Formats: sequence, C-alpha cells, structure tokens
Amino acid sequence: MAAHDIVPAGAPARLARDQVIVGDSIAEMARLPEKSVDLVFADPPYNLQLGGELKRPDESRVDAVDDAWDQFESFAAYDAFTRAWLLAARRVLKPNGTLFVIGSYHNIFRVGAALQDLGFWILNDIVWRKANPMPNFRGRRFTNAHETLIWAARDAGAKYTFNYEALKAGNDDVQMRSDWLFPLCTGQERLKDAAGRKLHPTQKPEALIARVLLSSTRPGDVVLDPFLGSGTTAAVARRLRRSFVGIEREEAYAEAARARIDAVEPLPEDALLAPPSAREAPRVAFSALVERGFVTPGVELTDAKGRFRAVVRADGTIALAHAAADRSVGSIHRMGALAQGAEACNGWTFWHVEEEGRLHPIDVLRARLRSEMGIAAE
Amino acid sequence: MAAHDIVPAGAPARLARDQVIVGDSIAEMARLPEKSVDLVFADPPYNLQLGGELKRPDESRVDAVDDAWDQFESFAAYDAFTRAWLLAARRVLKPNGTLFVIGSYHNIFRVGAALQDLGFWILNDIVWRKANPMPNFRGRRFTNAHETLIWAARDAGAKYTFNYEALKAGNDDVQMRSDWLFPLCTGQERLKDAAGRKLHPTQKPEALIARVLLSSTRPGDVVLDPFLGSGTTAAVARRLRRSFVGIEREEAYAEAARARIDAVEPLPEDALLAPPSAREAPRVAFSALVERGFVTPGVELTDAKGRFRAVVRADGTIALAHAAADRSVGSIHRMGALAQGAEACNGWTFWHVEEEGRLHPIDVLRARLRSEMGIAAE
DNA sequence: AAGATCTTTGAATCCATGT
DNA sequence: AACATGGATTCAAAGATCT
Repeated sequence: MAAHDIVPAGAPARLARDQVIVGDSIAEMARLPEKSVDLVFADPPYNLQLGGELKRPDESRVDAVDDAWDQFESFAAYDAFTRAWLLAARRVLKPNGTLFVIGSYHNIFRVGAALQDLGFWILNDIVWRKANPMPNFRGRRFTNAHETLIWAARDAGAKYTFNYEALKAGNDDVQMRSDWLFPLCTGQERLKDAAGRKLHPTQKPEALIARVLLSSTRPGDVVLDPFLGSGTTAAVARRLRRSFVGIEREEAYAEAARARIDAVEPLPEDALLAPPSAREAPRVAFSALVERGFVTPGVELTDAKGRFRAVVRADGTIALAHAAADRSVGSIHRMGALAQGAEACNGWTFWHVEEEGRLHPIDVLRARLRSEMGIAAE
Repeated sequence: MAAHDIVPAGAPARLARDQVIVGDSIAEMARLPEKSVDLVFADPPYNLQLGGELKRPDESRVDAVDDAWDQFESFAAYDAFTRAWLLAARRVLKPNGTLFVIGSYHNIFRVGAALQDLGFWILNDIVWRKANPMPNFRGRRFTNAHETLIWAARDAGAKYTFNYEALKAGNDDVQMRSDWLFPLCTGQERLKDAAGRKLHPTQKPEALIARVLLSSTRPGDVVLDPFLGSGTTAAVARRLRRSFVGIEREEAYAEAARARIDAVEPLPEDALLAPPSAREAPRVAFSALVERGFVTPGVELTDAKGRFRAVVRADGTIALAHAAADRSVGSIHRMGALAQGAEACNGWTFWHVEEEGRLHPIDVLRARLRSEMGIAAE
C-alpha cells in the first residue's frame, strides 16, 4: 500500500489516515471528524510585508518570499484568517491534543494572542535558533537569527503528551530547553524543481519537525498539518511511525509531497521505543504494598532524620505517632505533609523503613513490587 | 548633584532628566513633554489584576481559569492596560525613537500585537537565552529558558539609532544576532532587602540592559523606563552616560532604586567612544581628491583584476577606456556600474590606482585626505 | 586525490541625501 | 513629494571549480 491516499476536496468526512488533501485548510479541516487528531503542526503564512527588492553587498538579488499566499490586506484580515484556521484545528483536536505553530515576529504575536483568546493553553514558546541565518545585509538591524514556535494544549488542564524522559535522555540527561539550535534546510534535503530551483520557499528542516513530533506524540498518533507545503511534517511523521493528515492548497506542492512521503522508509519499531518513564509506570498504591506483604501493618515509618514517626495500618493508611486528633491518620503523603507542617509531601520518598539496621525510603519497596510484577519499565 | 531628583506625582510637566518618579506609569507619562525621549525600555507586569484578585497566568490556577470567557475578560483587561501605556509611551517618544519591551509567553504575544495595532514598526524580536534558567520541576514542559524582547520604532520608516559597527566590533567582528545569552541576575548584583530576601521578584541582569542601551542609544540620550522596579535601567543608563527617567508605583522600590543609582559611577567618557563608522564619516567627493592633488588628471584607474580601465578627468569625473559614447563619462560609481553592466557600484572600492607597482582602492586616497583634514573618524 | 578557493544561497518587513 | 544618485553593506554551509 502506498503511504497515502488522495482524497478529493468533496469527499465525505471520515478520518482516513496518511492522506494528502488538496484544498483550503479551513474548509478541509471542517470535513474531518472532530476530536480525531493528537497533534496539529502548523506553519501558516507569515504575512511578511516586504518593500522593494533586497540585494546583497555583492549586488546579487535576494530571492524573497513574495508569493501571493503570503499577502494579506491588513492585520485585521490576517487575524480573521488566523482565528478561522485555529478554530477549525481546535475542533479536530482530541481534548488532550496539542498544537504547534511556527512563525516570525511578523505574525507570531498575532497568532499567540489569538490562541489565548480562543481558549488554547500555551505550554511553551520555543525558539528555533538558526545556525546559518541570512545576515542583515544593510547593517540596520540585528541578524534575524531565529523563529518562534508556540506549543499549546487545546484546553487548560488537559493531560497532554510530553515525552519528558525521552527528551532528557537524548539531551545528555538534562531537561530539554525552550531554545533549539538547528541549521536551515539546505543541501540535499532541500527539494528542487525540474529547473533546479528550490521547490518551496520556506521548507523547514526535518530535524526541527522530528523534535516536535518526538516531544509531543507517540507512535501511532495522528498528526495534522493544515499547511503541508513540501510535506516535511508528513515525511517525518511517516519516518517516526506516526500517522498524518496533510492539507495543501497548491496541487504542485501536494504532488511533490506525495512523492516525498512515498520514498520514506519508517524507522524500525525498536528504534522508537520510549526510554523508561517513571511517569508512565503503573501506579502502585501503598495499600498494595501492605496487601502483598512488602510492609507489615504495625511497622513504624520515620523520616530520613528520625524526627517524625508513624505506624502503618492495615488499610494502607498511616497514623502519626504522638498525635491524637482524627486527622492524624491518612495517606503517606498527607501525613508526611502534616508532620512537617507543609502543604504537600511525596510520602514515597519522605517515609523510611528500617531493614537490617538501615533506613530505606518506602519507594524502594514500591520498586520491588513493580519489579516482581514485571512492570518496572514500560 | 545627586544622580536624580524626586518629582512628586503632582508636579508640572517638564522633562527633568535623571529622575525617579513615584506614581502610575500611564498618568506620569502623560505629564512628560511629548517627543522628548530617545528610548523606552519597558518590563511591564504580566499578571492580570482583576476584581482585587491577583491572578498569575501559570497552570497552578488551572481550576480557576478553565472558563474561556473568564480568560477573555482577563486578556481584555490586560490588553486595555497594554494599549494605554504603549500609547502614552508613543506620545513621549521622539519620532526617531525606539522602544524595547521584555516579556514571556504569558504576555508578550499580546504586547506584540498591540504594538503593531498602534502603528509601531517592529525592528526585531530578540531572545534572551538564560544561561541558568529555573528547571521545570514537574517535568511537564520544556525548561522555560528564555524571555523575549521586542524592539520597535515609533513609526515605519523612522531613522532610528542602531550602533551596528560597535555591536559587531564587540562580537568578534560578526554582526550581532537576535539571540542573546546572559545569566540571570544573581549573586552580588541581586538587590536584597533588610531581611536578606530578594528585593524585587524580576530584577533583570545589568548586562542585558547594557546591550539594549548600547545598541540603540548614544551617550546623552534620554531613556525612559515606565516600570522601573529596582532601577536596573536607570543604573545602567547612568553608568553608560545616558540620561534616564524612571517611573515606579511602589515607594519601596523607588527608594531602593534611588540609592542604587546614586552609587553608580559613570564610566569614563573615552570608554564609551563609538568605533569609526563609515556611515557617519564626513562626505568627501572624488573631485576633492583631484583638486587637492591626491589624484592627477589623466591617471588611469582599473578594477582589482585589471579587466576595466578608466581615465581621471580634471572635473572629478572619469572616462571609461575603449568606450566612445557620451555616457561613458561620469562619476566613479556610475562608470563602475556601467563597466560591469551592474545597476549600482561603489566606485570607492571598485576602482584602483597603481602606486609603486601595487594596486590600491581609491578609498585609500580618500582616507588620506580625511586624515589630512583631521576628520578621519568623527 | 586532496586541499584550496570561488560561487551560491537562505521566511528580510535592510539607506541617505540632495534636487 | 518623487526622483536620481552617492555609496555603504554579509555569515554559514554546501557545492562547484581550480590547484
């Protein structure tokens, strides 16, 4: 089977995966089933407002983005366009889905404000630092050396996907920051037309899109790109074994994207296994430790310095020592907080048990149970 | 004289330099004379004050702000505040003045959109990359490792100040980019209160403000900070021999800022000399070189590779060799362009003269004349 | 064949002054 | 105010060409 099907603009609504749709983004998104997409990646027109032509100091002419699709009458017209496609994207997003938008100072502030107005919840703004940006030839401004991505959840409070551990593990074991460094899309990666000219004026580097997908989706998730262009998002999605839906207005771009996508070989599945994720490990209740005999009711727990003590009860609650009130019985977390006078406490690391004369956090017991269940690392 | 005067909120309007004004930013800006300020640096609050309750746009208040209508209300109030202070700042700015605003994803998109709506002309967005950002403790997002500054002119087409050569010279001779790396304000630089706690929650590093002032102002220029806080902008302005006007609502901050400013010793003036800028050098006509004997009429000029030749005439024009048409006589620039078939040409660097068997650009002769006039670098 | 040098190019809101 | 003209101005990476 080919990597994609082609759906005419008039097709009935259903979420066919791995398709390139030729048509208007807003109209075509309206045909997709609601709440069907895990991630939207959007690279909308930037609304560059360029004056005359620009020449390099050697008198060569800069090939500017002067395409009609990037021209808008006014900020108001651009805002209306932005709100329309954002609303359409929001409808298609699953409740826990997220959205990335990329832009420059020409448009990103308007996009960001519209996102907030429409109820999206911004999670991060991210800076793509360009390793090899075009210089400022006239020496009149700072080199425009970055673009901005906004990452937003469909709603505040959504339980979105973020592969924290995988990113950290791939980043020398430090958290991935909001500033990313990548070179421009040049050389072999840059698609060319029959005459050898760049096929699309704003093709994005695959490495940038790969980080987006690896950070916020899982294998099998559906990624929608409403401004597919040369097909980078779809090609990367296929390589990373994500499904995609791409919408592109211009037939020539869509055609090139289809060929590009078909040439992609998905990575072996074991290359995409997520590293151990503490967050995704199955929950183990303290009561399960009691039930399974890892902790015996009546055993005394203490904090690391032995200042506070509590007794384990059969139901998995614990009772603070030297406290008479009713509320001195509760979860390991509540009682840890109460003992310290703190608002919150991680009981798993606060409370310790003595074994063979040494103190261990009860988290060690939990790890043993998980190990016995064979679910230590998913 | 002290570095500042204190002007009560009810004082009459006049631009007294080097003052810290206690009062409301918008009201106090309205008292300043219009078109009197070269640069506005603003670090506005990003919290939304509504109904007496202080809301912070971080996810810790998810339950409180999951209603889109509430969000809109909050954003609308923030937008109104933003427009009001931006309009007041715009009135005070000189026509060729510029404005910097710093913010995070919570507010910067709204500020940027408002700037554009009000007619400001964005010159750059700039990323302050934090060398030592606070990690994301819960591992649910990318480390928020940057803040964004927007640099905007009062109007499109304005002739703003940009010390391009100085920035480039201080950056290993490559032009300054839009991504800046600075550590947070910590250690000795961070102001503390009597109890040893940080005086102000968002004190900015002086190095960041210094780059702002060094890039977009000249010594003696007036810098206005409508949200002065702990006084960083004013202190840096004084050190760099710029004048300042600071407005701060809270007396405690203003008091601390005044003490801080008074302790600043301005840098020696020669530490602030701008490097030579070809743009600002006095004009010298080619005819002056002929008149002053630096070039003799009849001498032959060639390009660097000896492909084209021309003869110097007594009136400061040159005549292309092997060209008969009338238009083969003209300025060094026109003839350089004509020789190459180019639209434009800098004749000073294109044409060369032979001296003692070596070719020199005629720009060298111009430098000699300037040197003799004592105006090599103004 | 290997290294040195030249050429090309990239989402760009890119000049100043006198007539 | 429109127009003509002087003359100031670029960094990194990839590919092509030359030594």
